[in-house]
Amino acid sequence: MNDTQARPVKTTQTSIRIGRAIQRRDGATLTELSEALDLAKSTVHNHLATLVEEGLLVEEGGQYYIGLRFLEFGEHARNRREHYTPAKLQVYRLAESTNEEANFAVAENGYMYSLEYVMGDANPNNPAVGSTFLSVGSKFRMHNSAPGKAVLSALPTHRVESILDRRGLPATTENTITDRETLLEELETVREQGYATNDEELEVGFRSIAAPVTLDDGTVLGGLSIGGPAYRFELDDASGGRSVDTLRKAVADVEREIGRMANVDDDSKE
Amino acid sequence: MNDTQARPVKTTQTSIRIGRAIQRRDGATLTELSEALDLAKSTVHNHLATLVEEGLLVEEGGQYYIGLRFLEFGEHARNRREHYTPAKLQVYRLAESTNEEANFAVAENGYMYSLEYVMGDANPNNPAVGSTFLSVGSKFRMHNSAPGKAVLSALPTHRVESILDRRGLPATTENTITDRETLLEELETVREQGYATNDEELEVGFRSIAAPVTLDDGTVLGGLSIGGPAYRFELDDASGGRSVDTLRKAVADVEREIGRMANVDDDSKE
DNA sequence: ACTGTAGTTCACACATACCGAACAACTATG
DNA sequence: CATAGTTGTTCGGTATGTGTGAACTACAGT
Repeated sequence: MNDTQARPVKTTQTSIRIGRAIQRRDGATLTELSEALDLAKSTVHNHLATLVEEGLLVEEGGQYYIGLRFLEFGEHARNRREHYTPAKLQVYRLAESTNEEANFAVAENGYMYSLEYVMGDANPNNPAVGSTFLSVGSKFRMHNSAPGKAVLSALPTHRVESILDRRGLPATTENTITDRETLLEELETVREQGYATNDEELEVGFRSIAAPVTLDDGTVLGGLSIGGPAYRFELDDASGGRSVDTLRKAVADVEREIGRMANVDDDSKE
Repeated sequence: MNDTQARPVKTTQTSIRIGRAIQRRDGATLTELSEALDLAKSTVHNHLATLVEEGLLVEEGGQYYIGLRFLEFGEHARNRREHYTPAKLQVYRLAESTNEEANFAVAENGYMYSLEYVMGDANPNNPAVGSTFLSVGSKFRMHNSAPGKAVLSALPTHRVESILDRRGLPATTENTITDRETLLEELETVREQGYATNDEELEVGFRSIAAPVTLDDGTVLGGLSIGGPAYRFELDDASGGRSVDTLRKAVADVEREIGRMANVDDDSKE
């Protein structure tokens, strides 16, 4: 509850700051980092050496890059729960059947992270064709995305409040809901209709719908979504109805599959 | 060249040690970590709090887990070079056409990391069906894997020596090559025949073949491989010949595609 | 050769990471 | 319900190791 800011380990924070800076710049040189972060070159030097030794960074021609060791850890996190598996598989089916973008994302630390993302009609030879810059591992906010709002709608209000306190409601487009009351009201609507929408609130030209995937004990696993360019992806019932039905079926599928897994587990215990 | 171990930042190392321990245990509690790493509880406490704040770890019911922030960084590393894309796509095609496991891995820090891995004949509903415990983000060694040997074969000898110095040649099965001279001789063979083999050297019951993907300037991008259970995946020319041809074509495809990308780049520059 | 830029090494001083003990919050147990 | 045994959190003191800046090396460009 209370972020008591216990006693942050500043040295570790510095290392992380360096990593973040490298990621933001898609590779950086020592002096570049030293200047950007206002640290002595020798300091940055030691951090870099340590992180390279650990495989978290790579040095290539004077430039430092994010290392694949992060991927090792990241995939570990991505596969942490077996329940993720049916949801990730469903993303492929959704993308194929709707020919639009499908996404499964989970909430962590007040943000959403995409665990699986597939572009339905995209030319696989040119991944840049997708309408958003989303991909597996992408972090996005909860208040301005369909999966985010879907997950929020399934959380108790005090948890929602706490997330909004921590992360705020910054606007990314004109449509972004930046008022807390308005958002809470919309979450009520989401609960009623069973799915959340994103009408160009995250990115101009991109719309999507999402529904929460919940477990038997009532907790939320994440949000399943489909979306596409605004010119063809409608949110109203008229043409959007089909998508909503597809999404509903998909969520039901996933939840049924998860239930099946639980039963198998129970059986094996006996 | 010289791993002068400049002046390692011990605090950062401690944080990383904690992360590794958590990963190894698939989640751990504070006291567990404190005992395992021989650190004061308060120390671990501060590190954990810092890492959670940064999103690198998550706390859930007293257990600490690897956070999805790692995935964000990891995917960044995975997509760092555009040249990876055609290789990753080829993995899907290889898996489909051979009905065996296909893999594209690159070398970093003296290890191989899988950037794409697909099980050809696996039931997608049960990923555990694969014969190895490999997956995207998996780290494995260079001396006892086909992609590793393929990449080594394309490196100058002094780089090979340096990698072997750093990482050694530990045995994982009876077949693992643990003698440096033997390995160097085998690399010579690899260069001659154009592909490397792994005859249950990494894991009992698993065989594979791999070839290096090289760029125009002669540098190695990574290794493309196909493999399967030993009872059906043969390495000799008789039945393995087909696989070798398929692999060769696949590598040629990827290299051609990369060349095409380079030309497009040149064009756009003009 | 020379100037400038980038990275590495080193000794010192101050900040701080680590510890330990005491405290708080929960569970289990009689 | 009290008690004992967990596990996690707080806090002050101290030894440690981080961060610094200056001096040094290595290169690239002119």
